[in-house]
Amino acid sequence: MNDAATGRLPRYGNRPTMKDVAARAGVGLKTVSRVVNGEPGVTQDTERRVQEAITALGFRRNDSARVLRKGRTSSVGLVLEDLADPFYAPLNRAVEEVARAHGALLINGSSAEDPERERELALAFCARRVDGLIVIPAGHDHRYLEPEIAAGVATVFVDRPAGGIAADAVLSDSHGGARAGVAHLIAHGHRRIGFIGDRPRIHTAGERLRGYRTAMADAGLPVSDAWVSLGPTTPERVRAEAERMLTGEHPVTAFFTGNNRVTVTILRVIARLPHPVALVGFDDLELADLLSPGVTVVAQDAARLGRNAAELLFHRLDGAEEAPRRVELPTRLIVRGSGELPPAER
Amino acid sequence: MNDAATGRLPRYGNRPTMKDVAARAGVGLKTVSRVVNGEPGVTQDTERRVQEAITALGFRRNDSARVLRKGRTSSVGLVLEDLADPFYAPLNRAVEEVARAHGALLINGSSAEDPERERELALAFCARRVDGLIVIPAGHDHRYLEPEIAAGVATVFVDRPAGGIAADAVLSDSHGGARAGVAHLIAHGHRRIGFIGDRPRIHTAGERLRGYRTAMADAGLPVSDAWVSLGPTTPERVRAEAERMLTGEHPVTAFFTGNNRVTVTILRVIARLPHPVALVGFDDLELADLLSPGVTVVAQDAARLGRNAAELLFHRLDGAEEAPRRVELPTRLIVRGSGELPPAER
DNA sequence: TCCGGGCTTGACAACGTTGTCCAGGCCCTA
DNA sequence: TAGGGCCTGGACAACGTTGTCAAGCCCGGA
Repeated sequence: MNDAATGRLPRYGNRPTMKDVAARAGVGLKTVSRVVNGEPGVTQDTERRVQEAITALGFRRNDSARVLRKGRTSSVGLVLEDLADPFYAPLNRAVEEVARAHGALLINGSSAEDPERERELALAFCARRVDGLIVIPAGHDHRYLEPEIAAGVATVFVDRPAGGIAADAVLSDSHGGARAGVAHLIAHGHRRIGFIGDRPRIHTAGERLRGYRTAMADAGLPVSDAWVSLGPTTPERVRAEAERMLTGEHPVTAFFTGNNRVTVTILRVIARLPHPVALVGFDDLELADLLSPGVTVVAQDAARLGRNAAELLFHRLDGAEEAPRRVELPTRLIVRGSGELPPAER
Repeated sequence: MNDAATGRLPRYGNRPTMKDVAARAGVGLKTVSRVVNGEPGVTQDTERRVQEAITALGFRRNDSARVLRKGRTSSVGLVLEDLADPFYAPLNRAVEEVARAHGALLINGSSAEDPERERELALAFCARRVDGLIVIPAGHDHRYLEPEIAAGVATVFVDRPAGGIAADAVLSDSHGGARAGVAHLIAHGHRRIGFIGDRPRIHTAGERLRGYRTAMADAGLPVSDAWVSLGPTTPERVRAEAERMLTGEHPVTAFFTGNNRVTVTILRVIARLPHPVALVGFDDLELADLLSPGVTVVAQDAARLGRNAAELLFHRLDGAEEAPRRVELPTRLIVRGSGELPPAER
């Protein structure tokens, strides 16, 4: 009927605009804008008429137009590795809560550990003109973000540092955490410890391996190449590597696993063995305390990572111009038993 | 320098526009637009000059302006309960993948089970002019979406149906799943079975309770009010209710839990008891197979829920105008042992 | 040589909103 | 009663992009 009256085509998705509301309420365009935005300078009576027109037409402000005019979107983008990974989910949620507290909307997406996809996502967010960007890097070269950062897009990296540019980063102490976890195994008598981690190009994977080597060196223990394996965290690969390390001339008596996905797979491998094998894993797991023995882990506080990163981001958005900051959060060794199994005699 | 040249104020966040690119490349505005969008009708030489200007200025198209002009945003919104809930995470991810396959960006947000927040989020997405909306309802009244739907925002509800409006919905068979799970307990000799679920205003909580009652009635078993508890899924409440049901004159010998969070808490309660208590839970858990006994669950395929909902959404966006559809996906009883414990004699 | 057609290019309006600025009406005071 | 100030309301431009349309160019054929 509105369309018939105006003679416009009933284009699908055609929505009433402030102009339509103004016409119906018999007021000017700017008055509608004032009412919609709760600005002062409108009498109660006028406001009521406008509100009625808004309800009658089902008007909703078009934020694209608003953004275009105002220049700020009140939104931030988050590029992470996998929305569904139980480690990143709390991080995501924490970022969301901080954004909400600052009146900003969060847009997020999964890079699936693919640098090209990370880039696409980050740039798509920039095209939407997010005010800020939080990135869990999949790639090592972030120079593609330079024009964006120069143009004023605040950017914070989490979990892994940026490559090729100076930027804020909020990280966990992967090296120290892994070192403590491996030291725990050594303290319980283990001498041949296997390390299974993520692909070597992932920063945290390298740092955790470095922590493993440091702990072994601290104890004066040799490390055989056969005990170290970095690569994709697919169950198939992890299982095969574990089984390889458990056989042969110098089988390992304990595992240190580089992240939650590896830990889960190793738990399944261990469960089927006739003899117990010790394990300490990086990242906590939901039911780790209920297994027997409980799984000893090096826990990161994912929510805190996200919260810190988001707060740093909004700090920057508030105008802080200091040099890029690098925050490193401590990890926590949670001892539950699986690291205390004595090495089986062989 | 650009600012000095144009005399404009160096507003923070000022970005080059197509106009700037055009000026630098010595071409018209529309030609830049053509290059940026890969439209035909530009000579190689011109294209090269434009590309150079784009790179030199660090230009990136402003999608807000584009959306304003084109009317479609190529984005969809997803309102869910909690980004960090392990049940919803795969659903989220599945929606993301389908959206990506259709060239759309996903915006999501957590309602935290608060109807008001659900409404705020959904309407914020609409203000951003998402093409479509996928909602996991927190509230029961979705009439607030009527103007949006009338204006052409395709809308699909997942996990729980809409209230007050006719709309597409993709659900799990909560009633049938709970019935099968409880029947499994009954088949193993249990007669006094406790049901602990989520708040009664949540649709799935009610359906699962109904399934419990159906299974009990099928077997001709009475249900005491003391064995049924719906409410918040906080560990404190769940623990208290469980302990109450385990004591008194007619203690339960098994639990059926209404969702993954309740199951986790009950597992912790059970683990400390001197005698075994049987359990079947709704929703699968990551390490359920590694506990002893393994946790028997009624599993939903969360990823499939999300995938189906998203595909239905894009089907609508492609112009399908049929009557609202209600899809109900089957659940699967995964028997792992915890449901087969015989009732302790008392 | 002239004309028609195809190709490349650019001028201009429009998308829906908000900021600026001005006009008109009211009330208050001298 | 006139003048001044305040309050309300509206006209208009601008944000950065894309669709429309027409102009200019070059080429081949008559």
